[in-house]
Amino acid sequence: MNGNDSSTTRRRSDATRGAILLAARERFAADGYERATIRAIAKDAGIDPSMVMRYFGNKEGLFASAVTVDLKIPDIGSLPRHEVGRALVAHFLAMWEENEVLTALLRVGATNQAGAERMQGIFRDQLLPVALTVCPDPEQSPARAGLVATQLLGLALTRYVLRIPPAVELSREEIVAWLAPTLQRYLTAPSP
Amino acid sequence: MNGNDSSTTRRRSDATRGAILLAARERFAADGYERATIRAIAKDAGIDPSMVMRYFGNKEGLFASAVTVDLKIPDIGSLPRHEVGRALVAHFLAMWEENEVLTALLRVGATNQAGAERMQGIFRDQLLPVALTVCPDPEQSPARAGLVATQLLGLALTRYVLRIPPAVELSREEIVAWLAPTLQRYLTAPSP
DNA sequence: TTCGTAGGCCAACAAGTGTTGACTCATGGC
DNA sequence: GCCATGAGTCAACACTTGTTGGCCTACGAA
Repeated sequence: MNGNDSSTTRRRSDATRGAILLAARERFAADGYERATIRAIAKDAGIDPSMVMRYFGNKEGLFASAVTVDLKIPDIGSLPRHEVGRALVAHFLAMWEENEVLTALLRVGATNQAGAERMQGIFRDQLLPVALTVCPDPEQSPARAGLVATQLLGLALTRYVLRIPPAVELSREEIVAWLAPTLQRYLTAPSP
Repeated sequence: MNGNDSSTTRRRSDATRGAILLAARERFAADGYERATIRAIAKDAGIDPSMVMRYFGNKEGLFASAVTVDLKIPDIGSLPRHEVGRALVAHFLAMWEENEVLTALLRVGATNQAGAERMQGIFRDQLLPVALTVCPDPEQSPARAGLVATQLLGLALTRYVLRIPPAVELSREEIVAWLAPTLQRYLTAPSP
């Protein structure tokens, strides 16, 4: 239980721990919370289901440890203001395609209360601040950030979860070209 | 087994059948496919779980019978073309708030293959035709309809499923005002 | 070499799932 | 009034789930 030297010493268990987290992310992303069983995750990781409990306490703890999201939104403040929409779509698209955690969170959030709350937290802590620095009137920032969320999450939903064919077949460039003006308007245009 | 006079004769069982379907829709909408158990649905309907099997065969059959969506999109062709975006948002918003089936389908579609396919079918059979009559170039209709779907489903997701606060607090009028130009552009503006 | 301990497996539990078949009760046409 | 038939209940099945506790094993410090 001595974790004081965790940064230098590499315990043998760290490898399995990592394998469990990796398998958990894949399963949550592919199946959602309920159908991602601990037994299936353990089998993917090549260990016994009871190991999962030893390391993460219970299934909720596993989810909490496996699904942590850092959107890594770049410093929008340094961009010319009219480029913000384009930068945001491009960044989200890249994040989403390299990182299955986002799909996992979206799938889980749709049927699981804890997942939905996690998503609300990410919105509040990571997307809202962007709107606060970009929007002309800070009072309107939450509503504008909410609008941005509807478009970005809707893209992710139709493309990566529901897989509606035309949304899947659009190229990255096309998506950026179509959505950038939408986000730009939601963030900076005067209220309609 | 004589169903030839089903339109005139009202069998006694029709009441329970209806109660089961109603309860099923509520449960699917609130919990998604896995957590909406047949036992819970039966209890809500005030009957025995085995009745559900008798009437609908199995859980899949129940879902198929309970969740059928008719978007009832009005005749868009008769509108002035620049009003299409506004009409579409307003109609979807109304449909979504009066009909829990849509939320059920969205929740289920996020974690269930059959649910996702159902949603693809609705897109293909009910939304795509609108784009085909409205878009200038029919070749581009699928992509444009897909873009419309990203925005409309994203709104539903953030507002009715994830319940991200600013998306919940927007009034219907604000949503229409903000989203109408987006849909209008996706449907009729020249490709960017 | 010894031995405490961390890492791991096995078998089982209790609860909950979809699903089935036998049984009871009412009801309406003859 | 009789009785076939539809409506409904009950108890159980086979299985899966998260979770637990006991046991074995290998390693690294003493």
